[in-house]
Amino acid sequence: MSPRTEKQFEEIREERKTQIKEVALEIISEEGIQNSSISKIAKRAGISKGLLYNYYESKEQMIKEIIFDGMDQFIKVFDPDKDGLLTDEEAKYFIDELFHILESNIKYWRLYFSVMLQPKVMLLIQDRFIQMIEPFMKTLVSYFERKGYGNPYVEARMIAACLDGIGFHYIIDPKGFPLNEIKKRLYESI
Amino acid sequence: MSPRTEKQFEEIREERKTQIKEVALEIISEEGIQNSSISKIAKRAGISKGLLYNYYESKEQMIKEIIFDGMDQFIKVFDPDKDGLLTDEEAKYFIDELFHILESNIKYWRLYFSVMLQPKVMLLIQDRFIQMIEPFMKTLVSYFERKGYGNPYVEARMIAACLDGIGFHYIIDPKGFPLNEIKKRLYESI
Amino acid sequence: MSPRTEKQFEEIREERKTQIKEVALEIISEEGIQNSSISKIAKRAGISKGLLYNYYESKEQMIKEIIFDGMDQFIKVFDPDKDGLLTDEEAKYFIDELFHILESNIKYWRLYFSVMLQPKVMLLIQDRFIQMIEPFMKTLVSYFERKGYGNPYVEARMIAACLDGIGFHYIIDPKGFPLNEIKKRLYESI
Amino acid sequence: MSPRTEKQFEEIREERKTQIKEVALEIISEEGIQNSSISKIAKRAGISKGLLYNYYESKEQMIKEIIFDGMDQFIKVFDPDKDGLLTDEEAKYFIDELFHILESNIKYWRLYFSVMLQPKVMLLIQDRFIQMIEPFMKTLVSYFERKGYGNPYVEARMIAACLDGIGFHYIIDPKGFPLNEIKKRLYESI
DNA sequence: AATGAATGAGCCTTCATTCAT
DNA sequence: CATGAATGAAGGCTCATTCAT
Repeated sequence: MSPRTEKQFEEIREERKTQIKEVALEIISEEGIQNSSISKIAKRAGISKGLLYNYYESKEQMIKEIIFDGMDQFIKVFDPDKDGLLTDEEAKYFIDELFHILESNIKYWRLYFSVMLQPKVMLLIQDRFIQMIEPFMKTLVSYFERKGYGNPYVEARMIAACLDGIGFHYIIDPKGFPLNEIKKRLYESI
Repeated sequence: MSPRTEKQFEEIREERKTQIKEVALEIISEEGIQNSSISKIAKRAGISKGLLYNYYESKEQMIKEIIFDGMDQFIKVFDPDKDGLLTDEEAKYFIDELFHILESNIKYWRLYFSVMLQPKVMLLIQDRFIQMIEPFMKTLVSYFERKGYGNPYVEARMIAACLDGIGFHYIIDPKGFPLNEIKKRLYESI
Repeated sequence: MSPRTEKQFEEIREERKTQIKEVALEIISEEGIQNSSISKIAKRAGISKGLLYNYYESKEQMIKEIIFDGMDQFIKVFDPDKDGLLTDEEAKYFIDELFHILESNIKYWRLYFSVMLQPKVMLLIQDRFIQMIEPFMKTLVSYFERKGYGNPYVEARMIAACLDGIGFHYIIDPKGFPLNEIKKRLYESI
Repeated sequence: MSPRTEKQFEEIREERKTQIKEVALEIISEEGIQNSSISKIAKRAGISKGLLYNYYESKEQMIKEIIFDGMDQFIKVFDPDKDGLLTDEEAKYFIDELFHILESNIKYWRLYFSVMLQPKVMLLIQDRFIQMIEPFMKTLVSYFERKGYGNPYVEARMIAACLDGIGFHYIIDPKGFPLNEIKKRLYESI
C-alpha cells in the first residue's frame, strides 16, 4: 500500500466536492437558495459544517461552482466540434440534447432561472455566462444567415428566448407541460 | 385643530400604500423576493419598519397585493371584450399591449418570474393565478383551432412559453434585447 | 342648558376612565398583561389610542389604577366600621364578602396574582399594598389573640395565605373548584 | 489536534444547558415569563442569542424543560413508595420535603405560579401537569377518607389550596413569612 | 481532515408612545 | 376632545461563518 499520491488526494477531494454539490442542488431545487442552509446541506451530505467550508470558501462560491458545472454541460452539447458552424444535423442534435438535459436535470434549471433573476448573484457569474452564451449566439446567427433569414440576429434571439421559455414552463409544470410534442414542433421551426 | 376627516386618512393610506408598493417592487426587482427585507424597503421608502406593518399585515400579504395589482393589469389587455373569441385584430392588440406592459413595467415582470420559481409564494396566489391563466389558455387554444393548426393545444403552450421566454430575456437584458424586432417577428407567427 | 360645570366634566371623565378600565381588565384577564396591547384595549373600548393616553399617562398607570380599584373594594368589606376589632359576626361577613368578590370578579384576581408575581410591577404598587394589608393583618392578629390562639401572628399569616391559595385555585379552575364547600369548611376554622 | 469526542460534546452540551436553565429561571423569577427575553437570558449567561437556539429550539421549549425539571423534583418527594397510600409518617415527610423544596428553590416556585396563571403556557405542560397532580389528589383524598373526614374531597382541595397559598406568600415575602412556624402549625392540621 | 459549539448580523414582527391635524 | 399615522426599541428567531479541539 503505497501512500496516496497528491493526485489521488485531489481526486478524492473532487469526488467529495461533487457529492456535496449534488446534495446542495437537490436541496436548493426543493427549497430555493435562501432556504437552503449550509447546515441542511452538510447534514444531508453526511458531513459537518466545518468540513464543508474546507471544500468551499463560502456558500456563494459553492453555488457558483454548481452553476458553472451546468453551463459546462450545456456547452458540451452545443456545436460539439466547436467549428462555429451548425449543420442541420448538429442543430437537431443540439435540440435533442437540450431537451434531454432539461428533462434529466430539472433541479439545475430551477437554480439557473433563479440566479438569472437575482442581479446581485448574476454579477458573480456574468463573465462566465457571457463567455458561454456568446459563441452560442454567434453560431446561431450564422446558422440563420445561411438559412437565408431576413434578420438572422433577431431570429437567433427569438429562438434563444423561446428555448428559455420552454425550459421555464417545463420546470414550473413538469407533469403538465407537453415537452415531447413541443420538441417535435420545434423541429419544424428550424 | 379638528382631527383629520375619515377621507383624509383614507387618502393618506392610499398614497402610502402605493408608495410602499412601488419601492417594494423596485427592490424586489433588484434583488429578488428573498433578498428584499422589510428593513430595506422601509428605509428606501423613508419610513419606519413599524409603519409598513400599519399598511400590510405581513411581508407575504404585501407581496401578494403587489402581484395581484400586476395580474389585474394583464387581465385587462387580454381579450378585452371577454367573449372567449380572439379575433386576428385582438391577437395583434394583445401582443402590442403585452409588449407595452412588458416595456413599461420591467420591475413587475421580474417579480412575476421570481414568484413562478418559488413554490411557497406561488401557493399564496395560485387560485387567482389559475383563474387568470385558464381563460387565456382556452382562448388561445380555440384561436389556433380556428386557424386549423394540427395540435392547437401544443401550439398554445408553445406560444405561451415563448412569450414568457421573450419576457424573460427582455428583463434580463433590457438594453440589448431587440424587443421591437421580436414583436414584428411575432406578428408573422400568428 | 347651562354649560357643564367643571364637576360635571370631571364626572364624565371618571365615567370614561371606568369604562376603559373595565375593558382593559377584561382583555387582560383573557390574554395576560403583556398580550393586552393598548391598541386592542382602545379598539374594544371604542376610542382611539390617542384618547386613551388622554386619560392615562401610560399603560403602567392604567394597570396601577385598575389594581388600586380592586384593593379599595377589598378594604371596604374588611372590618367595615374600621374600629380594628373584628367581631365573630364581622369575620363571617368578611369571608362571605370575600368569596363574593372572588366569584364576581375573577378577572380582577387573575390580574392581582399576575402582578404579585412580577417584582418590577409590584414595586409600583407596593406602598399602597402595604397600606392595605397592614391594618388587615393587625386586625386579624388581634382577632386570634382574643380567641386565645397560642401564636396569633402565625395564625393570621396562615389564614391570609390560605385565603390567597383558595383564590388562586379558584381562578385557575373556576368550574371545578368547590368554592361553596370550601367556604363552609372555612367557617369552621375561624 | 484531534476533534473532540462525542462524549466531550455531550458534556459541553449538558453543562451549557444547565447553565442556561439556571440563568433563565433566575431571570424569569425576577421578572416573570413574559418579561424574560432571550436577549436578557443570553446576555446574563454570557453567551450569544444564537447559541441559546443551539440548545433549545424555542423559548417555549426552554421554559417547558425548566418546568418539567421542577415537576420531576416534586414528584420524587410525594408518596415516595408510590403505593397510593399516605401514612401519617409519609404525610409528615412530604410536608417537610415540600417546605424544604420551597425554601431551597424559590425561583422555581415563582415560575410555577407564573405558569399557572398563563393559560397559553399551561397548555404546553398540561398533560404532564395532570399526570403529576392526579395521583397527588387521589392519595390526599384517600388519606382524609381514612382519617374519617366528612368530605375528604373538599378537605383535599382545601389543603392543596392552602399549600399553594403558603408557597405563594413565602415567595412574595421570603424574609417576613414565618415558614417554620407555619410548618409546625400545619403538622397539627393533618 | 473533521467536528459542532459559538458568534453576530440580520430577519420579520409587535407595540407603547408621540404628534400633526 | 379626538384621530390614527408614525416612530423606534425590542422581541423571537435564523444562519453563514469561524475556531478550538
